[in-house]
Amino acid sequence: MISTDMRRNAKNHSTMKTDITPRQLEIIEAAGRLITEDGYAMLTTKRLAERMQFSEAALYRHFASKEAILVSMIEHLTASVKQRMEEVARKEELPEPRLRAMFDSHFSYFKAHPEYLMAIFATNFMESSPASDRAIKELMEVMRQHLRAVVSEGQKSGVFTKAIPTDMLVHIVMGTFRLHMLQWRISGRGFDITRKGRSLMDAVISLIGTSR
Amino acid sequence: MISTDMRRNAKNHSTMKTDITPRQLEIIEAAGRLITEDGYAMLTTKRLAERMQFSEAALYRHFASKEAILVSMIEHLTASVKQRMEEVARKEELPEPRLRAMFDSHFSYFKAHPEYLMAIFATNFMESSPASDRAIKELMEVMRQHLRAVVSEGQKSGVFTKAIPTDMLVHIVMGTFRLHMLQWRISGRGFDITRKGRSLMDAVISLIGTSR
DNA sequence: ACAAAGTTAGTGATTACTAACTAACATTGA
DNA sequence: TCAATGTTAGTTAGTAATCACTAACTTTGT
Repeated sequence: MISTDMRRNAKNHSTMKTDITPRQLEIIEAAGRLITEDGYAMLTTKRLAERMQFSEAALYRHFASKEAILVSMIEHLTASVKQRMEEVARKEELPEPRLRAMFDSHFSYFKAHPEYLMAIFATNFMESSPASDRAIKELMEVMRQHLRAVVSEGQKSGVFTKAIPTDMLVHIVMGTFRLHMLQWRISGRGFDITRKGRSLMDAVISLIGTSR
Repeated sequence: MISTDMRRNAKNHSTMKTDITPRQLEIIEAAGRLITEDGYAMLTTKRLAERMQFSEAALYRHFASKEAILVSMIEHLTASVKQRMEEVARKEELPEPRLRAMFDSHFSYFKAHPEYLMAIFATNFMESSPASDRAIKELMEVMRQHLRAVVSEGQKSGVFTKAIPTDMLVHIVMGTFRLHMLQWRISGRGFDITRKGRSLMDAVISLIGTSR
């Protein structure tokens, strides 16, 4: 299956394989759940197979390696980010409400799929694995690009300050978002990510805004 | 040695063991270097012993376990943060220059000791190890408290905005700092952390400032 | 004399992964 | 129509390699 099922996603210009069988998706989700529950070090093929209620060897009917599972997982998240951010861009015209909607989308997505949370704090588990390394960098870059587009537009239209370079504003917004996600994870998802997240992003937006 | 050398640090009110033999410090540094070079997964007792130019068993003359090495390492960094932040507080009276000096201190420290960089992005390797988990939380908390003190003072004296709660300002500043460190790490320390860091923190400070 | 700091040679446990086999289902061609 | 053939997705029973760690012994410095 692995060799015959390696078709490319037609709409994707790059070499990324976005296609995934339903069974592969199940495995990815189970893997993500194991990581967020017990940490990356506790993601072993044995435990993952147990979760899937099949043998370890069955894992290798669906993925070439453990690393491939992780890469596939990150790419799946990246695809979701792309899709959701494009949808938001279609629905919200103005920079400020669009920025809010972008983060709202992230909050509700991770609330529904906490198994992908760890991908945000990766860069630590990528270790000695160039493939997942690349996948994670790609994910960060995609998020950054979408953020940059809104911020830049907001600066042009005068709702965000021009006194600070676009990339720095993006950095500040992204850093705030990431720390928020980290604290949600550390707290064991012990607070409402959307409520707290909204007021936090409101604060950032008011800081970089010109109207105040 | 391990049992006889477990004296407490007199000036430390908590139960933290800050004392460390010179040889233990060497081991901690070597471990940190291995992690920042090749990732946490590549920190094995075998490789660490190789780096130290002695046998694996020799490691256990200095530490009770691999976990103890990590905990010791994080506690060492925490002690450094405390000491440096107190020194900065002594030297710089006003909130704004003190905030700048705090980050300058971090930048030059990590430039000189990149082996401790990974401790900032931990929370991923703490996994299934309650002791290092606690140590990392303590480190984050110490940094947060020192930041909070300056920001709060700045708000009182009117140089930082009162329109946003202290903790949110702290969050934004800390998030920006952490992302900066992460990008420095990802880039393979490929840029001047101080130069870029200063202009970044200048941007944040101008945003949360009232003078404009 | 003696403790601190090293050595060698192992331990059992766990790791990701593989070989060989099979039941169920799908496709094909006379 | 239906047997031949192939594919998919599972199984059991391993593999070599690596992991953190230990027991017993030796060297070294004061």
